[in-house]
Amino acid sequence: MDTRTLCLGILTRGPATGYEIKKAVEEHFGYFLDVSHSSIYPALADMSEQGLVEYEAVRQEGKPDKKVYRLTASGLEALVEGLLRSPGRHRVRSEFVGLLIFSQFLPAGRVRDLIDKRLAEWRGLQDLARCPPDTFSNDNAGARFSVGLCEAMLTAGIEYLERNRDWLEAAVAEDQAKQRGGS
Amino acid sequence: MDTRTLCLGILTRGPATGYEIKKAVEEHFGYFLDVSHSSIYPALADMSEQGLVEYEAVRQEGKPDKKVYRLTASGLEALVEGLLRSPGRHRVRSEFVGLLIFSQFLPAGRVRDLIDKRLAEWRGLQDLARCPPDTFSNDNAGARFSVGLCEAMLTAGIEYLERNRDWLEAAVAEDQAKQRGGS
DNA sequence: TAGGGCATGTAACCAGTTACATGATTAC
DNA sequence: GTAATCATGTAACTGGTTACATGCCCTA
Repeated sequence: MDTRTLCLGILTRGPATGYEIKKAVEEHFGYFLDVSHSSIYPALADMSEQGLVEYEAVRQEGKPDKKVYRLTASGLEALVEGLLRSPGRHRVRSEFVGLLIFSQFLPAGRVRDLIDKRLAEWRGLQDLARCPPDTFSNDNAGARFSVGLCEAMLTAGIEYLERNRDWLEAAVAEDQAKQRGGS
Repeated sequence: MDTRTLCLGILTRGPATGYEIKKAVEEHFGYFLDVSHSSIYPALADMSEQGLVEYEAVRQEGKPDKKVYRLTASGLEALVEGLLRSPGRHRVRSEFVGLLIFSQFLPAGRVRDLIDKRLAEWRGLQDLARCPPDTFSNDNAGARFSVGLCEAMLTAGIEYLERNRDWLEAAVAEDQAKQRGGS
């Protein structure tokens, strides 16, 4: 889902700054979606020129002006168009798994570290999913459904890692011992 | 995981053509990794020039020469370097979930289609994971572990979709009825 | 006869990532 | 002191995606 459509979608909740849009996406759907701040600001600026969003600049001390964006009628149209264009793909790209597959070429202990890090990240995301903090999920069935999907898949992943890491780490250690002994 | 490292990794199994490398990745780890043929061929050509891989051209009738690539010693080093460089991230980017979140703006029936398509794709991937066809998984603990992780997460996702799609579709239909009625 | 599998390549484009740039405030 | 939060922006890079290009053989 491209940055523009995602921004427009988030703005259907109500006015928000670029910063807030990014936070909203991270907090609610961080496992599935992502917007980096360096793509969000240009996207909002472009869409503002095109009349898809409007903003009100709010003075702040010591900080840049805060630009509170709001969806326009043509912005809503653009959102619908953007959604229609999207084929609805779902892709996982995992260096984590890539590394595991070739774990025999990794230094000792790396597998443990990788799994620890992955568990920590996934548990964090799981916690976010478990306490839906605000209005967004309350009145939005799609958002609730998505958060549930996130939790289900994360839980399965976490449990799998917890239950199976021991034999993996043992097997890798054994392989590496063999390689050292055999060479 | 970048194309080059992935190719080198697959070649540790034994010689293969670009076409076979792509297939191997798709069949075993398609849920987690991806290589498009238009990035694999240039990558192999580059690495061949750099001495990371060697190939033997095999004549074929009616088809382009088949180039059977083999890992060299420096290719193995490059693989290890590549693996060390990788931070082991795991990212999901899902237009599917993006669309569900904003399902209220989707035409009627689109949610059902999206979920059907997603289920079909995930079930296909699940089947692949369930019958590990060849040697790669047999002697490679990391590969077996990864395939198991894939199956666990896919199963959770599939079950969630099956169990919860009804209330989502009902809620979306209701929302849309309200919008039509209220406008 | 249409589609899929085999088999390799090139070229343009573009979206997202990384890094650069600033700066006050608050909490540990 | 140092990191995090708030808050916005620019610019270069670069890797992957899409589309173009070819062509035989087999199956439904």
